[in-house]
Amino acid sequence: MRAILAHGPYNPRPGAGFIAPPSLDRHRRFAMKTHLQDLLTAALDQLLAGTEVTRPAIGIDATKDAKFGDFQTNLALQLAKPLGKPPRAVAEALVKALPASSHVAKVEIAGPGFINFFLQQAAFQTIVADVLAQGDRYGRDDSGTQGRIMVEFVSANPTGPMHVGHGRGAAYGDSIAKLLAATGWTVWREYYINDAGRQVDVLAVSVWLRYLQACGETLDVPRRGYPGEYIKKTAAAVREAHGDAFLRPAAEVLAGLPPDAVAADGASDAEKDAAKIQQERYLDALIERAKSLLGDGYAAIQHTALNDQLGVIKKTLADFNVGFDQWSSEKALVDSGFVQKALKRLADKGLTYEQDGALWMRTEAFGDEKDRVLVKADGAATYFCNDLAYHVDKLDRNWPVLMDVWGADHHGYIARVRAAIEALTERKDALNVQLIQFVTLSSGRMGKRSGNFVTLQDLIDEAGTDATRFFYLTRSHDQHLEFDIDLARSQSNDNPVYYVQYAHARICRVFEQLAEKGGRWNTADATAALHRLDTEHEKALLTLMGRYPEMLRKAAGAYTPHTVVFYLKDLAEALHSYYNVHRFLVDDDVELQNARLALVAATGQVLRNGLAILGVSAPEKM
RNA sequence: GCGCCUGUAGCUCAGUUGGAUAGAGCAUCGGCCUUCUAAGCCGGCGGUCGCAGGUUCGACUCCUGCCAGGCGCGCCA
Repeated sequence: MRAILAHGPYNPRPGAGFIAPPSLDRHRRFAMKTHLQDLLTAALDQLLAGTEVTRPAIGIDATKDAKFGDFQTNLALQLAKPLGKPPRAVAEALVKALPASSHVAKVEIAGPGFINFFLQQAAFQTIVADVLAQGDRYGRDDSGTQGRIMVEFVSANPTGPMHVGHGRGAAYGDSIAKLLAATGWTVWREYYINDAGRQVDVLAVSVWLRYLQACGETLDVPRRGYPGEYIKKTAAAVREAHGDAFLRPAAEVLAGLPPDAVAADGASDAEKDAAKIQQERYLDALIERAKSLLGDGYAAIQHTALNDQLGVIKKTLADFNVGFDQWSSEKALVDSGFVQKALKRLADKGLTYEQDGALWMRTEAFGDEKDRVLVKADGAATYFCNDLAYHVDKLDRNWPVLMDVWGADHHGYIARVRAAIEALTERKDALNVQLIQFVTLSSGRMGKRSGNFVTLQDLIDEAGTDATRFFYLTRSHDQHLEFDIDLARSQSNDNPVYYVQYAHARICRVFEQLAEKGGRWNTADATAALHRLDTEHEKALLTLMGRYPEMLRKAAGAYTPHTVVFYLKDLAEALHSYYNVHRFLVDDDVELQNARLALVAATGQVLRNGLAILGVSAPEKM
């Protein structure tokens, strides 16, 4: 469940599982932007006085190209129609009405009527002082004023190790949680352990049969069971803990069971389906047999198996630098009676009914395609039923916004969960689902039941956490990702993470060199020297650093950590270019050296801050 | 069949929520290390933004239709 599967290519967008991004207005905008807005507001008031035209929202954007200045506005284009004048004429009038400002070096009208602002370099130089003063907090909003949000992610089934698809959800979830926490949200991260239901029985039986094999019994593992090698390890763990206590003769285990059918090679689809059904029946019979033969021992095997699998998952996540505030157990939720309570709440509202021996919920009344089963005719709760209760539990714990990070194959599942939440809370927008698109491997298919897949652990061990995380986060999460395993494993210099890390390492090396030469540097002197930063390369760095806070908010608002990745690549590029053209350690001009050291120190800080959002380290040496 | 999504350089992907001449990495071609790490820098080549209409000052972006591909449509999880 919740798995990010990794089959064929697939690229749907979040669609229904998408709520409006949090408002950006409550955040402090880049100060220069505010300043320009003030200027334009004054100009507009003058221009529009005596007309019927109301003042439009003033949009100011960073320019795409330095030749267009630093900021641009399309106000004149928007006002051309209501004012009945050509855009360029409006622009000229606007510029004429602009109050004077010591920060603005030049204003130009360009193209169809854009107004471009060229700022004084001094306006940018102060960014360095800001960054150095704020350090790790630069760009962050730790106020928590956006609200409380719970992010549930990974939630991989404890029936096997995580594969590369889960890795994507883990990297995304961890990063979006960090991003939200850095932009004014109070964040709680949770992993939902699906330790109830039939799949856990399948796990127990799969382990038991491997255990029997290890004890010397001759019998095959079920075709629809979990076949992976990891099951053998778990079986060994059971044997370690319990010895031969669960040994039963193969003949006794298999006596009277239906056949574990297999479809012939050229079988039709119908024949294959029939075989599949028979295999499932066989598995069910085997589960019943295990329970009756083992008694309490069955639960012991299951318990050990679950712990073993969960332990593997926890180790992988720890290695992957992913942490949770809470691991919530589905079984515990059921055992506590909370699921029953949730069902009663639904029943009290008249939202459930019985039909064909099953208990249904009226999800269709809340926008779902059809009603859904909560309790099956055999008395077992559906996955949806327990999950519904879990979501109610989250809301009850005072987390009014719930983000769920799911694999894209869960698209059709969103409507019913949202329906359930709306039915119980009358809140339509509490659930924010982010669907993570499939991961395809450059070679081979994967899946737990095939027993043949690349685990996330393998990937981390070979490519490293930094490279793996960066690779995942380089693609937009709502875009299908082709994972080039060979590239990731090769640790070649092509890996984009090195480009960014290298920029940081280079900066650190400069300060090492400074120390080796017996040079000194301090923030006060450096800040006083900032007026010496006047080259194009320096301007580029200053501009980019100034955009960092805004970029973070944009990334958080769109739930796109990859925005941070692309920003960091740009920042690293600006640093590398600068590094190749100018020297920072200039002995014969201490003031210039101070200014440049301040600039690269600030750049290093922003690189660190950004990489921290991604959960990627910023090495001092490479 | 119905619903949702995707289509951008040879490959892998961005594209600031409608802005100016559509960008980056890889690949390929050519330059740059006696100087803070060449895991780097600078430049060249490379495009009918799937196709056709529409909306407007302006469209990769919004709307409609079509083509191609994917996912979902269980008393599975």
